[in-house]
Amino acid sequence: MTAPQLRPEKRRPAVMEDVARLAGVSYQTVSRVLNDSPKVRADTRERVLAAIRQLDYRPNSVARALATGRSKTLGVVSFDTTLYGPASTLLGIERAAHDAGYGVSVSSLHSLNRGTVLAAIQQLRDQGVDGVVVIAPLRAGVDALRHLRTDVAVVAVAAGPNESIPVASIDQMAGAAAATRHLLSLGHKTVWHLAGPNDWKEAEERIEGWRSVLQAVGAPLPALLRGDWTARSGYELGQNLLEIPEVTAVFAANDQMALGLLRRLHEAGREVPRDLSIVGFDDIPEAAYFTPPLTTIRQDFTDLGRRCLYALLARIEGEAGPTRVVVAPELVVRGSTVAPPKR
Amino acid sequence: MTAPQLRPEKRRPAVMEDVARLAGVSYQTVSRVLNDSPKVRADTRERVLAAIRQLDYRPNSVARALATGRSKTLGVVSFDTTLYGPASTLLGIERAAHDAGYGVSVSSLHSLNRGTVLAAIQQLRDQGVDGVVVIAPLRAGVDALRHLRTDVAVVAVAAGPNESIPVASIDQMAGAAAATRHLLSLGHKTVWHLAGPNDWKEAEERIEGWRSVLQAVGAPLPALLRGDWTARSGYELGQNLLEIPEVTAVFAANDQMALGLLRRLHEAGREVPRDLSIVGFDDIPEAAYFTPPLTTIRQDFTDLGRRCLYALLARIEGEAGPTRVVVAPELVVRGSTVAPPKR
DNA sequence: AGGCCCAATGTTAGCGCTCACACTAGCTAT
DNA sequence: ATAGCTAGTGTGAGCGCTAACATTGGGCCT
Repeated sequence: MTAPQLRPEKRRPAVMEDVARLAGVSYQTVSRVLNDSPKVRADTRERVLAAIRQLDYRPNSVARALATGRSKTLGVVSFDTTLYGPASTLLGIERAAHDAGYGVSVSSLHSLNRGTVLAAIQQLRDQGVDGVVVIAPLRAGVDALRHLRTDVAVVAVAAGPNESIPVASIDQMAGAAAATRHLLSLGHKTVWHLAGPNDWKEAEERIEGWRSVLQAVGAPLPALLRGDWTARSGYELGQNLLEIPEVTAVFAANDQMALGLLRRLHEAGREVPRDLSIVGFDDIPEAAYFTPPLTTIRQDFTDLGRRCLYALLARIEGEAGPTRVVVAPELVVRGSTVAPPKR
Repeated sequence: MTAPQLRPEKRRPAVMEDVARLAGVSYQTVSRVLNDSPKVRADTRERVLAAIRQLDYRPNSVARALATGRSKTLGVVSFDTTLYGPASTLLGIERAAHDAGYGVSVSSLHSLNRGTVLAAIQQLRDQGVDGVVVIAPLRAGVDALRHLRTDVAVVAVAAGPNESIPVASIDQMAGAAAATRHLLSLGHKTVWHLAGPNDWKEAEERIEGWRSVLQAVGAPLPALLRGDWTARSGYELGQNLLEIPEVTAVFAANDQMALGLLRRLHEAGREVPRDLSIVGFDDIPEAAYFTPPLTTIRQDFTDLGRRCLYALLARIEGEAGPTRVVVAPELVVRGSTVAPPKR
């Protein structure tokens, strides 16, 4: 009674049964072709593929997920994806996941604590993801993972070591050490540090890297100045530094704080790098265009995302996989660092 | 034979059948409770809820999606989520979606053209999403949507008008006009413009807003300087501006280009705002800490995300919903703009 | 008291796919 | 020739849920 469908794609989307009928096989054979089972004769496979093309058939991944228990989807729990670091990490993970044939569901937290992290993981799990990456730069986020008792595979990124799940991160200590060593090698007697907030794992590790280098070479260890990643805090702490005449080199825990500091110094008539050398951290795209261009530490988030994804996929497959992934950062020297002024 | 399960959550996750058995009802009744159907007696409902709690039962959304054809999941196609604008838009959409009870799958494009956009939409659709938001700031992305023939609901964001699908965006012309008017009102004779790349819709609209204001007041219309959003391009175009002594006011199409310009001017010994006033666009978090703090146009991405989501949800429900959502931006005056120098 | 209705529940049939197995040829080995 | 293989295919069942219909048992009308 119904007219023959001239444009099959306009009707109810084709299902396996339709393909099977057109190709003159059973739907199981279609399924075999789709999952490239070796047990299909070459010409049968061709016939099925032709039918698939003709009907513009696309497998229903929801049905497949229900039948197999695998959704080919990964979850990412993240926090403030407006910041350069988290945004880049998310992008890196997402790219790697797509390349591996996985879709990505994200869940951005307003605040990072045990409850929100666990709830987000649970929610993603309920949504059917095969595994979850948690971008947990705050200590609270890492702690939450300790109490994780779920059947879903989880890896953490940018978090401190954790005994129960794999962790991928960029080597913050190495980066901070490189920044500090760079300044010392230019001839500075010591290096001051604008730190990030103390509940951020990365802030603490940058402090540790900075401190360990100073201690190793026997340089005096100045009191650290505690900021909160914002340019504002760098600006305000700049005031403190201005009151200490012997400061010649500063390592800021991120580029934004370095920017705030730059501005404060400029307002006070102090010239960078002539009077003071500054190193940042992150290498945000703007850093090369600060006044002066900022020497900083570049992190390869693409690599981080990819490698953390491999760890997760291994877990999903039931293999052990790496438990600890560390990506090395890189010092980028620009115009904000020179030898200290002669006195 | 098997030991009684002391900790039910350690065993195979409970399904509706288990809950039904424990509550002494059929699984259909459990389903009714879950979908709060009114046709369940209060005490039955209580019994079911108790069983759900006791077994830590969580509905399997994949199975539900298969049965209903609805996955309560949305897709977002985006492009370079490392940029402040797209990242913020994505975050806004994601928050709004979660508040509405939807999960979000993202697909980040390497490049934006007809093929990639359509492929990404198709892929999300195959993944079972109920609707898709396309963040399509490039003209190529918008064009792709014109050829969209799919059964999935789609809205575009940050794109130009489109006859077939709803579009949400921030009113770029209004923002650019506000920036230009602000400079003129300070007494500048005219305003120069560092534009964004010409394949970006937003860049073109900002040009249009700038041009229309100049024309409306009869101010001379300077040749526009074409950049590419990067601080580098702002820096390079700064060279051109330096060669034109009569320039007193510049409207940069984004904050990064303004930053590059700031640096170039500073190198040349020109002081902002004394010699030259500058307005940016976006209000990135760093803008308040440039040297000097940047007058700019703030965009409310959270609002944008929410409203574009409502448009999408309406479409999914089969209602018409808004076809055009426009969010007004806001001028933020800081230290980079003052009256022109007396000559 | 008989019929009727409605509220509350149960039953049946899928959603579109994959898994485990059963079957049919056409071979080889004995 | 007969059993025994294997490559290729088909059949049944079921993943966990919802939608539509079927059933039950009061309460109310006349």
